[in-house]
Amino acid sequence: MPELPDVEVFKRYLDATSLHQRIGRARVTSEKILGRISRRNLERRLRGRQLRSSRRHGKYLFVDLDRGGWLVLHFGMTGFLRYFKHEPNDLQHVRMQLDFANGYHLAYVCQRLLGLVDLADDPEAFIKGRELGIDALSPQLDLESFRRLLAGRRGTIKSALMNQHVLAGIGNIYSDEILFQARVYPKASPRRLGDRVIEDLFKQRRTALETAIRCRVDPERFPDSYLLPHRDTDERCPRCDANLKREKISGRTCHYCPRCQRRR
DNA sequence: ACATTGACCTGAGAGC
DNA sequence: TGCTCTCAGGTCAATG
Repeated sequence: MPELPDVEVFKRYLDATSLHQRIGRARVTSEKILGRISRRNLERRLRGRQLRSSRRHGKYLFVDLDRGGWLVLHFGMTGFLRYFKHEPNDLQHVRMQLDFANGYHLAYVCQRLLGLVDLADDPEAFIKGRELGIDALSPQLDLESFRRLLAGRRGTIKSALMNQHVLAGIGNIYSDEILFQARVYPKASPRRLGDRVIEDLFKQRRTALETAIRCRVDPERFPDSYLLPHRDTDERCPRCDANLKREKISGRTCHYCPRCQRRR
């Protein structure tokens, strides 16, 4: 689930539900998701605090704690947040929970334990430490820098788009979507793409990510012209009706239209 | 230095 | 029913 658009939706959810309330208690229920910090330390550092604001960079969410420090959340393949008063019966795999003074709770849920919960002094330093690239929706990212980022890359355009050191936030689903919208063959070499194609990719990156956010990443709300609602259902291209192709590229299952996205 | 592969986890679904 | 196998939108360390 959690690529940039998903994490942006989580951010808005957290902002709408969980800011400016005192945390009565924090509970870590699986240590496997923790980064450098210990369970005891994290629970102690969260108790009595409030969440002031949040920031997203790529697939990471940073939450500002009053009296210092940032809670770092990454959602792996299966993570999400849930805010509730009474825990739903069907809610499994809660790995951390904040109990607010108002009687509500915020759960960090992560079935496959590939996510991360940590504490950082400063998001900028954290981003630097992980060597993350510029956020894929950053207003600072202009066409020229996008071109430069792709310029010297070997390998496929798909893996360049998914590389978090190049651009932060795009994963398997949205790299497929961007390539589909721009009609680019996923195994094309970034070095051989023409200026017009790079420009298309640059534009579609923004449009596709923003569209996904606007649709709250709900496949039912996506425009029918998008790949996402078709990739795991009818597997037909919404543009030309060809059967979509599935192929492992750089270790991930890629979906694309063999007719619209031809090798050039 | 860069790109690709396998390991890390758990659970759902397919096939037998 | 129950077993085994494969696969899943993440990253990182090890390998080529």
